[in-house]
Amino acid sequence: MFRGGWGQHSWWQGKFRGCGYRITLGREAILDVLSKSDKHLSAEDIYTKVHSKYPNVGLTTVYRTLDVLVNLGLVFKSDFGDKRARYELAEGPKGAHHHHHLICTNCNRVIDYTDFIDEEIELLNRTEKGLSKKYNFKITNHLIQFYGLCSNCVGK
Amino acid sequence: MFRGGWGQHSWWQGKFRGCGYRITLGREAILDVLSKSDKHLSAEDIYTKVHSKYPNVGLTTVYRTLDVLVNLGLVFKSDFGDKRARYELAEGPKGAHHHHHLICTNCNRVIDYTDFIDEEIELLNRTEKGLSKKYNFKITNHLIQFYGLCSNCVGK
DNA sequence: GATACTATTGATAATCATTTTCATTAATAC
DNA sequence: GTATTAATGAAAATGATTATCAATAGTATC
Repeated sequence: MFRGGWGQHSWWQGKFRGCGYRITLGREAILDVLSKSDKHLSAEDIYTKVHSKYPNVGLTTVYRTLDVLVNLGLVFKSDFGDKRARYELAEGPKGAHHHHHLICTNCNRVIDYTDFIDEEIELLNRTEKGLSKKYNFKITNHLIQFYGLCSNCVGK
Repeated sequence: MFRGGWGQHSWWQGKFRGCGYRITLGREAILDVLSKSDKHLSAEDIYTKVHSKYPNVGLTTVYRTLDVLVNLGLVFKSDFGDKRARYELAEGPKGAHHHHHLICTNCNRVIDYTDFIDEEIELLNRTEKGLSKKYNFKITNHLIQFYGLCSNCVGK
């Protein structure tokens, strides 16, 4: 079978195979779209991009693959207040670049910020440790979002 | 018109009237349910409780009222990963008691915690200030959630 | 209290992202 | 190559939330 231009051993394939998942054309295409975008894509966004190049990859497969990717921890799924879920790569070939979100409640614009992250992460780690112990919770992830009005909407 | 047992001038009515909203039986009943629960109720939960006492209050009204309450800032709307939105009073007669959430990704159990809150809030305030300036954003709200496995699910 | 004005309401239908179903196809181990 | 079984697409189903619209009920004014 023809393999696009991704090379036989992309960074994610190890983790993928290790968990018993098969490598398929559709999955490669979906991961390719995700890794080439720095936006927060909806399932439909991804479907449109993938489908234009590989018309035999359906929307269902996009949803299913995203689900697998989220479970593997390769992709983050977020909710920004419009109805659709948004997906973004958790870690790329270059490793994770962690960020948090700033969301406009009027126009739904989303800004990624990495400022202040270090301080935040440090506090989060401490908090996580405390919460884990007190509530006997195994914490695997966190979410921090700020809501408000962006520069375009604040004057309205 | 008969007014349940709520008294003519509940704590929220001022804010409500001030914004030009009318006081209706349905709205009183919905606010009563919210203020008597410390859980994270779905629209359907609230509908069930209200409807059992006032059968002529419909689900549509519950959604509409919750929408108003969220816009007024009287109620917080959150998403814990199951499909339905959850609602909880932002401030009660006794004033706000701010908390954050700890969510089990397996069984969707939600724990409110208030520990560590002070430290978190302080950092958040600093971060908010910095972000506001840098991105010219008027921040009105924030969300912090930790995800993981609760004590029941961690062994599974 | 009666009247006029308009917000609010309930029942129903519509919306729309996401899931299920199920027969077919294709990746992998041998 | 063959067998095994995961993965797939098309279409239908799901289910929370919204829109529609005629009927009802708060509120201000007299």
